[in-house]
Order: sequence, then C-alpha cells, then structure tokens
Amino acid sequence: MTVDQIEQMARIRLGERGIRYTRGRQQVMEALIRADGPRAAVELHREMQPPLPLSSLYRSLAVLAEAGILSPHHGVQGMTRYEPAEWLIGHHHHLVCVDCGAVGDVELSSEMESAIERVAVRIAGAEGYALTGHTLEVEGRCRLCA
Amino acid sequence: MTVDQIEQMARIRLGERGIRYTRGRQQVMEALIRADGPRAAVELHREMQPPLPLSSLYRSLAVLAEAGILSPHHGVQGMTRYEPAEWLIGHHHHLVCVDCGAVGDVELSSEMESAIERVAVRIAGAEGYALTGHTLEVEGRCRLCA
DNA sequence: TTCTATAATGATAACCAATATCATTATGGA
DNA sequence: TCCATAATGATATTGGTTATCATTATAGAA
Repeated sequence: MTVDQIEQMARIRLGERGIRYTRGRQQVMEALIRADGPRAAVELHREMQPPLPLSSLYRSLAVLAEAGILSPHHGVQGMTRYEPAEWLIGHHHHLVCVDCGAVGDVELSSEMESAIERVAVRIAGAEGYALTGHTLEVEGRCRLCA
Repeated sequence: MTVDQIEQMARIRLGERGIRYTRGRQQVMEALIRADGPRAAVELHREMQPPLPLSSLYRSLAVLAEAGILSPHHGVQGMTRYEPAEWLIGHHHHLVCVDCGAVGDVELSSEMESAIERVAVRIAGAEGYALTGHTLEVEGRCRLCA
C-alpha cells in the first residue's frame, strides 16, 4: 500500500468515529508510515519539519492509538514508540537493540507465521486470555552499540 | 532449580564482581524468583513485608540487572518489570495483557524453540546485530480486563 | 579484635516522558 | 453566516525512575 492509500484508510476510520484528520495528525501519520519501525514522540519531534508542539504530538499519538490506527510499542528507556497498526502496514515483528532501543520491522515466512499463530492461540486459550496479537522480539546489539 | 540454588548462583556472580548480596538484594531476588513473571518496583514494594524503601528497591534492581542477574521487561503503562535472567530460570516467553499490563511466563515446545531460534539468528545476522536473545510476546486481554 | 577503606543504604531532590488543564482557534453542519 | 463542537498549544502536573549525599554496614588488613 502507498502512503496515500494508508492515509485514506486512516481518514475513513477516523471519520466513522467523528474524529478529524487534521494537518497535525496527518504529519504524524506520514512520518510514521515512512519510518521503518516504531517511533517515539521525542523522535518524531526531532525529525519533523516544522516540529509539531510536543503537547499536540502526544495528544495526536494518543488519539490515533485510541482509534486503532496506531499501535504502541513499549521499549527500552521508558519511551513508548508508535507505528501504524497492522491492518494498515501488515503483520510483522521487531528487531530491537537492547542498548539504544532502536527498533526495526521484520517479516517472517508464512510457514513460520502460521506456526507461531497456532502457538499463540493455544497459549492464550490455556490462560483464558482473549488473543489480540503477538510479536516476536528479536533482541541484540546494533552495529553502533556493539 | 530451587530458590536457594538460584540465589547461590546469583551470590557467586555478584561475588565475582565485588558486589555484595545484602539483605535487601536478597529480598528482591526471592520475591522475583517466586513470582510467575516480571514484576515492577512498585509491585514489589506493595508485596514485600516489610517493604524495602523505594529508593533502595530501584537501586537494587538496577544493580542486579547491571550484573546480568535480572532482565528488564518493558511493558505497558511505562513500567519496567524485572525477572531473574534466563540462565537462572530458563528460557521462556511472555503472555501479556494489553490492558492492565499483567505479564506471565510461558514455555514452548523444544521444536518450536529451535525453529524460532533459527529465525532469530537469521534476522539478527541480516541486519548486523549481535544477537542476545528473543521473546515471543503473546498479547491479549486477561480474564479481568476482557 | 580493631581499624579502615569501600560498598550499601535510605531520605530527599531532581529528572523526564507523559498526561491534564484550559483559554483560544478552527471546522463542519444547520 | 452562525453555532456547537473538535482541535490546538502553552502551561502545569503527574508518576515512574534516577541522582545526590550524609549515614551506616561490611570485608579485609593490621
């Protein structure tokens, strides 16, 4: 899907809930769609030109996440990073640097995926959880932190 | 391994580094060994009798994690939860409640483990990461939050 | 055992990501 | 155009976590 297509889907979903797709929210979405993994508010603030005020940035992230358009990722250094939800950019997993907290997306083969999915269903069921998803977090030290 | 055995391993590792295994650190370790998953400082503080001062609790967690005896787990609600490192309690995965943040440990079959391990090695290698581990996070809503 | 250097403790202050508040501004529909 | 409501952004506040530092405890030397 193209950036425009993803934005269109997001706009529709917001519209259904009476939430506007404003300039600021658009800036946030576009930055996250272009990113290769989850990004934190502070990171977006640094990268955006011109930068959205932090208070608006945090609120936009919260609103978009509440609407199911963004998914939070809780990583190292006590920062919450967001990325477009999987129904927008597809199911994937994460490669995380345990030192600096950098996070990148990775995809698995469909065979591996279905094997993991089966396992997840079984585990959640055994504990009485209503399964919402799963992520394989591959942890290591990135080239810069090695 | 019994609680005592795990403590013994931890004590040795600390000794090698000139770090003492004091009463407070012992309290923290025992609480975490008995827990069925990662626990945050605040949670331990509530559960411990008598409660260690929060400042000491946080420092103990940091010291033990720095020594490789505890592993941090970054979950929802911006709290860092710790658990004994895998060389002490064995490799495992997590079942997480996306609402309340409860985290429990789960184990997979050895076939599933080796399949995931192979995938992790390949992914880390492709991005130039020095692999340190991996975790499958199964996400859902627990019975109380459903 | 006593002494001493160093580690550990715990009360307190500081930090910082994140959230709440609220007056102002923008916007879609009547 | 007008109005009700949503969104914004400056500011204050919260809450988990870390830093500071005077005091206390401990392991090893004498």
